[in-house]
Amino acid sequence: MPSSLKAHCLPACTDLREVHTPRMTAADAADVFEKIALLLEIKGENPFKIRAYRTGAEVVEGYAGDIMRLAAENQLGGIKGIGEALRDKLHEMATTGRLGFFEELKAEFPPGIFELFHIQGLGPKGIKQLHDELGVGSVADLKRAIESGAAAQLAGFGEKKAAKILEGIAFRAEHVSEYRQDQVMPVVEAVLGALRAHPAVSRAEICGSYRRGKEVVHDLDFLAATKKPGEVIDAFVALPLVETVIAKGGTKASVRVAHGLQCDLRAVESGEFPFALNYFTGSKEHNVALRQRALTFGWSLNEYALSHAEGRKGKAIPPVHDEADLYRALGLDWPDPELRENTGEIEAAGRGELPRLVLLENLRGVFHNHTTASDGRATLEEMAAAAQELGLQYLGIADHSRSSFQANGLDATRLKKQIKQIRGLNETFDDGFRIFAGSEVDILKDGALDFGDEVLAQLDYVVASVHNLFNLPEAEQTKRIIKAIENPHVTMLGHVTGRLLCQRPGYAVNIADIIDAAAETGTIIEINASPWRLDMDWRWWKLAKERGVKTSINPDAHSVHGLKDVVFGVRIARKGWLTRKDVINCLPLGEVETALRAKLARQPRDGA
DNA sequence: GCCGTTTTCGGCCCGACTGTTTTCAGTCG
Repeated sequence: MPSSLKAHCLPACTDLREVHTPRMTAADAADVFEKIALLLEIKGENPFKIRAYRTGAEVVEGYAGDIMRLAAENQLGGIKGIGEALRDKLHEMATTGRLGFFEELKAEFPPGIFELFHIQGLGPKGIKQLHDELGVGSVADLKRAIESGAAAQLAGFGEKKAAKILEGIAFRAEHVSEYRQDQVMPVVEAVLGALRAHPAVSRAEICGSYRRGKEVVHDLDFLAATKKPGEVIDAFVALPLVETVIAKGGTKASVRVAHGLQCDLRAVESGEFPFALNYFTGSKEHNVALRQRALTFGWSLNEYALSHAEGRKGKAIPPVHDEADLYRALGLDWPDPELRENTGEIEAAGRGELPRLVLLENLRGVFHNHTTASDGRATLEEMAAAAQELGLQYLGIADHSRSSFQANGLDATRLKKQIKQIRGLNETFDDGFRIFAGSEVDILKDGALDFGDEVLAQLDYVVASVHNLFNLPEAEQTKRIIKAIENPHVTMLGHVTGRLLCQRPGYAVNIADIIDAAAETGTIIEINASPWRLDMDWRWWKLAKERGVKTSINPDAHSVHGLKDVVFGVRIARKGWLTRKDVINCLPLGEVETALRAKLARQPRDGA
């Protein structure tokens, strides 16, 4: 099936998309609207005007179609959220590649002002106050203002608030050189595409933590096999997306692209390629273990070759043409790059017991998606059409529940109406496609759920998530979540820690206890595939799998494009050693319903 | 700035927590 899913899996939102084309893309335009909203906030503009820009950004970003082409041709009309003013601004951006209004607005503030919005605990009012009264225009300024004690003197500021902001700065500093997968994926595709198209390149690959499927990366490591390294290096540093060249030699170069992302290229001879690919893919720990293993054969392994170790009698070295040959020579099956963290994969490879990791094309459907009924950008019908277009057999809707006011959460009445709408829509699909009616139910402070059992019982499945009270002590937060898990109607647990990568740590929670509770109750734990979350983290999945916990790779889509975020979730599942058997949305339509009901089915019946 | 319409302007998403206050503003979801 979804070969179409694979083909469509370009990321939906990418801060680095400008690398593809010098013209403004929809993502660029959305970014401009978002930045306008931020600056208007500082200026204390009408909050509804600010919201209009923000809504405009979401609409542009989530639009199913080439909105920039429509804008260029003056064909934008009847799009909800895009009125006259935004339509004109989109037209200007689409035709000129810039927006005068934004340029002028931006000129009123120092360029570093945007960073300040990434600091937890600091909002537009605080930024305005700091800017106006202390001239703070960057994170560095902010740090100085707090450390000198000046910030705490401002009206409405105090020691505690200053300390909290300082914590926010520290967290941000620690993660500022990290990039999410959705940010770097377009760069990887652009650079690999260019390298592979180069006539002197026979093979090219991405290595490093990106190839290993890490949730964030610090830089990108490319490798090319060529007989003319100089030519390839020259072509690499001359790529249009390159902003600055950090270093350039005969066989390697380092450059920076948009947002300071560093990209390294190493050019090797074809015969060295498998060794270099293996070496630069890592991890360091995996490499150390491999080299130790090579030594037991009397061989030495480095980034260029497998050779006889000095002073050792070794067996003859078999020919190595690719990575699989290298592992075979060492008596190992080829481990998928995601597994190479030296957490048991070498032993498993030696025993021939490596898992057959789940693939994107194994997915048959997706749960946990939002529509315009709560905070999604697409209607139920549009989401269903998009899922069918991707070749999926089913789509699970799970809009927010009423306590998530900010997300326009549904109350019981609206939810019941939506269930009815879904049942009606299901009657209209002639190819057996199915929408499952669900809800992303808020877990309340005491672990109770936002809907009563009689409402939950009408749903096909329930995702329970924490959306508030992030600061509860770990024990209390854990207890709260476990209580929700113990509700027989809760099919799966949403984003376990609530983290936002590079921006905010998750809330304090005992994940091992939660895994235990999920195992005992038969509750699924989602892999939230949003590139911002990738939660539950891959480091926990081996344990969860051992305990028999299943997952659902959930895009948490808020638009039709968001459905494709499953590509990121699959990478995390693979990194957690999961196979298609561990992932319920790999089940065909005929079987997934049983899986959704499995937990309820094991509950003792009244009077039984 | 958008929407809906009573075609000309009023309404637009709510609640809780935190820290600073002493009755509330800012931030977050």
